Parts: sequence; C-alpha cells; structure tokens
Amino acid sequence: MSQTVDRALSILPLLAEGPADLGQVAERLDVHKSTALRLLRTLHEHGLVYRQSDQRYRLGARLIALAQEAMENLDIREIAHPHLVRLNEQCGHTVHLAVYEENEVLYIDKVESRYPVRMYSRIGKPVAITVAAVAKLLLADLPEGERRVLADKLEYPMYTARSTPNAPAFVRELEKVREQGWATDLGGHEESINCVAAPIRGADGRVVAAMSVSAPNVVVTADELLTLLPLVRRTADAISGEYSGRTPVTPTNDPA
Amino acid sequence: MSQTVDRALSILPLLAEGPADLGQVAERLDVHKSTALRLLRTLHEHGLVYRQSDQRYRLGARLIALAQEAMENLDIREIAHPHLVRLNEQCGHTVHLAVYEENEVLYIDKVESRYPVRMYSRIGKPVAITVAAVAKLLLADLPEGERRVLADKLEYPMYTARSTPNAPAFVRELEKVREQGWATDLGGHEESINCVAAPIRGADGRVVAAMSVSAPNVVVTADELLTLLPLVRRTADAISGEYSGRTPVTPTNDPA
DNA sequence: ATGAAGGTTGCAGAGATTGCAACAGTCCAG
DNA sequence: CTGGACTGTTGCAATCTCTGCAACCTTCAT
Repeated sequence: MSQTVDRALSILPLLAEGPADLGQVAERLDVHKSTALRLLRTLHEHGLVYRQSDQRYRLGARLIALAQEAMENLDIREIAHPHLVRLNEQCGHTVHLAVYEENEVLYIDKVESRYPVRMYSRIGKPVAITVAAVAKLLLADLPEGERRVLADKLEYPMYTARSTPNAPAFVRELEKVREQGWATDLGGHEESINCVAAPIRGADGRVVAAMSVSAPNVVVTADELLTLLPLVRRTADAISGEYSGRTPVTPTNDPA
Repeated sequence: MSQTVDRALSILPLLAEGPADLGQVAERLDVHKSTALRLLRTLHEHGLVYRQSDQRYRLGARLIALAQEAMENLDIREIAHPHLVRLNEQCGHTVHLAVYEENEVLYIDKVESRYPVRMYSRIGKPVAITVAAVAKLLLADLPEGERRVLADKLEYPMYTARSTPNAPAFVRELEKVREQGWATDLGGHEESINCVAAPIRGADGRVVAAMSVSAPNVVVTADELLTLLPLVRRTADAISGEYSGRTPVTPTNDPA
C-alpha cells in the first residue's frame, strides 16, 4: 500500500538471508543505489539493520529485542509456561507451544527434553505446517472454507515417507483431527520423532494455541507416547481454563 | 531520513508495549487516522504486525521469525554455543553470551543453570548496561572518546547499593576492566547475584562478544565464583581462537 | 431505531521521494 | 607513487507518492 515502506520492509527478509552491501540491496529491490541507501539509513536509525565493520548491512539487535517483547506480550505464553514445565517434569520429553498466524504456525515456547538432546532452540521458527501435530490442530479449527483454500495453497514436502502427501490427504487429516480433538505426528517430519498434541481453547471455544510432547522412538515407542495423551490433554485443558478466565490485557495490576 | 518509513517503523516499538487500535496508533504518531491505517496495512502485508480478533494491532509472527534468522546469522553465536554448554557442564551455573551494538548490549545466548532456577529466557533482552559484567567488557573496548561520550549519555539506575552510580565511576570501572581483561558484577544488578565475565576477541584483537557465568550467592559466594575466572577466561580464549581462524561468512562449504 | 465510535475509501493538493550526475574515499595494479 | 576502478555519498529538480480531509460504512450500545 505504501511504496516507500514496502521497499524498506522488503530489505529485512533480504538481509535475513545474510549480510549484503549497498549495491546488492539496490539491485534486489530494483531501485537506484541512492534510494537504497536512504532506506537503509532509516532502518539503521531504528536499529533494525546494523552496519558491520566491512560496511555490509545485516539485521540489527533492535529487531531481536522487539521480537522478544512481542513474544512476552503473548499472554497465552505466559500462562502456559508453568504448565509446560510441569508436564516436562512429569514425562521428561520436549514440550512445545505453538500458535497460528497468517498462514504460518510458529513455536512460541519450548521446554527441553531431560534426555540428552542437542536440538537447538527453534522458538520463533515456522513449523512444518503440513505434518506437525500442533499445526494440524491449529488449522483444523479454521472455518472449512479457509481450511480448504489454505490446504490448496500449501506445498507438501515429503520430509519422510509418512509426510502428508497432498492437499486432499491433508484436508482429510484435519477433518479427523477436528473430530477427535487431538493430533499426532508419527514420523512425518523426522523419521524417528513422534509427537502427541492437544489444543488450547479460548473462552469462545476457538483454538488459540496448541501444545505437544515430542520424543524420538529410541526413547519411547509411538504407542508408549500415546499413553501420555490423557496427560497432555489435561494440561492443555488446564491452560485453556486459566486463559479463558482471565482479562487478556492487564498483566498483574488490579486483581480486585 | 525517510519520513514515511520513519513513521512506519515507529509503530513497531509502540506496539511492542502492547496491542493498540488504529486511533491510538494515529495519535501516538501524530498523523491522521487514514495515514496510520495505510502504514499499518503495509506493515501487515509484510507480517510485521498482526490484527487480532478485537481489531487491535500487535507485533506479528514474521518479526519473531526474522529475529530468529538474525540470531542464527551471528556466527559468533554458533561457534560459541558448544563452548558455553561445556562450561555449564563444568561449573553448573548460568552462562551468558552478549554482544554490543549501537549503544546496547544484548544477550544472544544463554545456557541455564543446572540448579533449580526460574529465570525466564532473557535472550534478546537488552542488558543493564551500566552494571553487567559483560557490558563492561564490551564497552571497555571502545575507543576512549566514544567510551566517554557514551558514559555521559547513559542513565545510572541504582538497581542496588552496589550499582555503578554515575558516569565518572563507570569510566573508571571501564578503565580497570580494560586493563585487567576481565570483569565482574558483584550484586550490582540484583543484590544476590554475582557474575564473572571474560571477553571474546576477533583476529584483530577487538572484543566482539563477552561471556559470563552468573550465580546467586546462596549457591556460591563471590569469592568462590571468582575461582572460576581462569576457567571462564580459558573458555573465552578458546572461542576467540576458533572465531579468529575461520572465514566469517561460509558455514560449512569448502574446508579445503 | 438511533446515535456514537471506530474503521475505510476517493480525491486533490502538497510535499516527500526518487533517480541522476557529480563527488569523495578506498583499494589495487601498474 | 600514480592512475583507475569501485563503492558509497550528497545536491538538486521533477515527479510521483503520500497525506489529510470529508464522506461513507460497519458495529455496537442505548
């Protein structure tokens, strides 16, 4: 809608790929160097890009700080966190919390497995939307029309032989998930990893987030993991209850 | 430099404080509602802001994803991480990694204490620049002029009785840190927490990052913590060595 | 049903943004 | 040491974008 801002913002994902110099930015934006320079300067003033010693630009620290604040403002995260920790203490596996937003599903919290794991913190990373158990739950709650349209738009990468292969299969899977009220991912993303997930609902019953427990099948078989389902669902329900009963904005001001 | 972009970007920190509706944004920006609307729309198209169900705007998921990529592009982080983990295994305390950028010091990695701790992940949060041990190291490496100017510009909040009280004291402290090559924070930020920190240097000898070990004095006294200093310094030096000897851009392409 | 409040759109004027061209600084080769 | 190529930077005039206005629409509460 606003050309100038549009161009400026296009620089960010570009720099996310890696540092770039003025010429490269100008070329990718298809604008004159001087234009690119002025846009970069404005971004720089706001701390969103940083000019490293070799004069190339990369994303700046303020961006990271902003994102941090953005996450802390998600009250679902704050409410859910202690529950996730408790669940992790009970079962020992990795616990994830995810939300859906604009065609993306994003992990917004994670408690690491207590087994030796090297999985890097993927908080903030978009998840594999066609296979992840949490993604299925979040998408299954969309209105049918939207669900169908979205399913058609998606790519269906075959991470493994058990990945959701195409749109019709995905629509069917979502239908099933919607009815049963929980979801799994049995080796659909990484061959040896299984997940069980349950939805977290707001006061109006709509799914606002989803949580999952993941474990490699060298630790527990898929069947064993499924025995945790009641526990996962109870946890999710507890979070739902707490989330529904609260004012969404005020943090800890007026309890009266 | 660019008015439109400037205004648009000003919306981001504003929304970081919490969700706001169109009117509030327009007022804070001091522009007409329609102008604010169009800016927000552009931000929305890029996924940087999200319109929640009550029509208010908040920061969007793409911002979080971008920040995530930004952090993963910091190669110092990638190199340092395994060292931080190892240090944590050896001493059991919380380990931080921080960088300086444009008048801010930012934690970019953290390994949690193995003692029961509830400190929330502060990665991405700007640190208390006048007291944190890592901040002292990073600022101490600036050219003297810059150091002085910066010290004058800073605020000196008295988090505790031991916080750095004012600019002259800070300049003196930086001088000391610069000479000795390491830094501490003994209850300057939180009464009961002590830190020891060491610098990580690039090939040219300049400080590119700093790392610290923190522990509450209910677990170890400040003196005991100081006995870890050689270990911390060795770790920092190991990271420095690895960082200096590597091509800064290429991840794992041509080892030949 | 009626009014108020907040959000949205078309339009014309105003002013910011753009690309150009000339300039400055840096690095390398001869 | 000198010349040239390259990248980044600035002043300027034309233009095109953005702005604010006013009218319109939608939603909610009275």
